[in-house]
Amino acid sequence: MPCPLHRAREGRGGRGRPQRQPVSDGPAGVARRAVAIAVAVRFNGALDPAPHAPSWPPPPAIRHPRFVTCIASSRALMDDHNEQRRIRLEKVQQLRSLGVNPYPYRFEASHTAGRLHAEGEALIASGAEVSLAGRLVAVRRQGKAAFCHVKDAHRRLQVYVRQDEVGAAAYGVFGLCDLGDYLGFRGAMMRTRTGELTLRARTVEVLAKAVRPLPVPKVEVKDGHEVVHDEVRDVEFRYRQRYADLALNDGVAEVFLRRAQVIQTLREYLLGQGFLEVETPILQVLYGGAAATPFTTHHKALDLPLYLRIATELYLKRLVAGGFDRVFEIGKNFRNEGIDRSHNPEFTMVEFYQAYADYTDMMAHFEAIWERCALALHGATRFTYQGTAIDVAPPWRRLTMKQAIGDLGGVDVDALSDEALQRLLGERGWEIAGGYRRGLAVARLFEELCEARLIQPTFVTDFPKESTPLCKAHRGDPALVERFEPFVCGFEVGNAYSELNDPVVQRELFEEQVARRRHGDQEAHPYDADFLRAMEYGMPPMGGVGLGVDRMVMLLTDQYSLRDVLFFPTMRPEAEGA
RNA sequence: GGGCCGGUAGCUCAGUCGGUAGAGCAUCUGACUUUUAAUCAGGUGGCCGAGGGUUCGAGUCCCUCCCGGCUCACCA
Repeated sequence: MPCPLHRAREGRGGRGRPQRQPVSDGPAGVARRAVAIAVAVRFNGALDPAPHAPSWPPPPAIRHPRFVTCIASSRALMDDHNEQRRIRLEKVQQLRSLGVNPYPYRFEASHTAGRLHAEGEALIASGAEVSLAGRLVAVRRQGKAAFCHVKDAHRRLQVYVRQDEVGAAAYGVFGLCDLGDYLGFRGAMMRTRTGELTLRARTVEVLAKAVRPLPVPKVEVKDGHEVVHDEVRDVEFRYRQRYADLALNDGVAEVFLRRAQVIQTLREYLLGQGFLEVETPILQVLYGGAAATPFTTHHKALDLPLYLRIATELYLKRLVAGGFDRVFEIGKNFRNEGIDRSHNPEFTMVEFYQAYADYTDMMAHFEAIWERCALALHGATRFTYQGTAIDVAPPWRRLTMKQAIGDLGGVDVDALSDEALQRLLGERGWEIAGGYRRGLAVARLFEELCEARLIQPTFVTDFPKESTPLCKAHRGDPALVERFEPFVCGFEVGNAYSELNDPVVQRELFEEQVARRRHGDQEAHPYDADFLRAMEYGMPPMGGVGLGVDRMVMLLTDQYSLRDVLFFPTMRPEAEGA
């Protein structure tokens, strides 16, 4: 079943500064000023999109004031006469005047920086020529020679460039290079006097000139470990300009590499268990599978209102009815809700469904996935999250919801009358959308009293039947359903059921949901007649799971906020450009 | 949406009691062919988030708004 949530944020971008006096007054000042002017003219002429842009009818959204602001600011970008950018644009022009293309087409790199580090000794011994492409992230110039660091795929390698080896012309070109530029080198590996593995360049070439200053932090190696100075920390900057954040902060890139590892581990596990990976519609005529407010959109040709899915559940179950006994989908869900450190409007969830299984089988899968992902990242089932030691080794603790409320909340639900329960909720200001029902009150009590206190991995089982319209009744208690939610570090990280497959009961539950909606529960489930039809043809018993991928990654990588495991968290547009 | 905190140079940050906007790094000029936060010397660079107000005078005080963070509410 459906599940978890997520969210994120960003940073603001600096804009350009007013134009200042071009160029310095050195001997070449005048000539350079002329070049600067030519550059400015060409640049503006080529890039200013405004006045002559084709005027196709803009989509309505573009008329939103915020978008107008964005367009205005992107024009400001073109008019930006920020000194550092201007100087770099001049350098682009200078390269061209030297016959150098600042944006050539390709470069053959024989090695990555990582491989050069790994094979350093052998390469030094053989004296073989190697080539490397990457981004300039540090330069120490000393007249006719320079040391620099080049980064590719988040690994740094020192490169030594000497005028007498690369030639005066190429050295001059190198002199026009700035931090952030992409360069290609050929040469042989060596070790410097201080012992650092270094590529001694025989050739240098520009692969792509950067025209905006990249705020590369300085890296000091002290007592064997790296100390980073002047690192860009502004979170708004980092979230909005993730491309820069990733290029600058290796720790950030590392988090996303780990995210990819988690998803790969997850996929391999499910494939290994015989699940088929499938894709189902994101654009849906009717949403369902979770209690949430959907995003709406519209198909023009069909003149059809559509929803972005809030869960994959209902389509995956249709596939099981179609004979695919084990299916899973890893994909984005969209929920039109608030944003905080554990919620983003779009988030990644994996759902999987297994015919002839129940929710206890799903617990085993759930534990296995978390265990394998923890092992993949940490080599152990233990890790720490924000200072707290967590161990995801199976089996996880199991608590029924009533036990949880009793043990963690100190409330004996069965001893409370409906009146007492309502009074308790009323005192705390905990309202039930769509009107009081005992089961919903119990579930609310659990959320308020227990969730945040479930630190070590725990399955909370046996929810009140009113908590969902898609789950099968508990085989031992008709007031309950066979549902569990796993909690880690106080976060709900999934949701699972013994799936309801009785079409008569399903119809009744849908009807109840419709009634609740009429009474004010905006998130009540819509009536899905097609899903019901699929069930009427016969749907095998099955267990189903929804697992929040972003939250799992966040916990396994010790990130405080979901935004830190999303490349581009949802944010308001920048008020001013960048 | 409420509360609290923040927005000053490309980056990281100072800025007292309301009195001419600062530092380090980056950038520019010069020196330097094994440096590594390279070093040395000299420069440039600010709509102090935006708009109003108070004041002789506002980065600083007041109001409104924008963007962000935390938190509460909402919400799986």
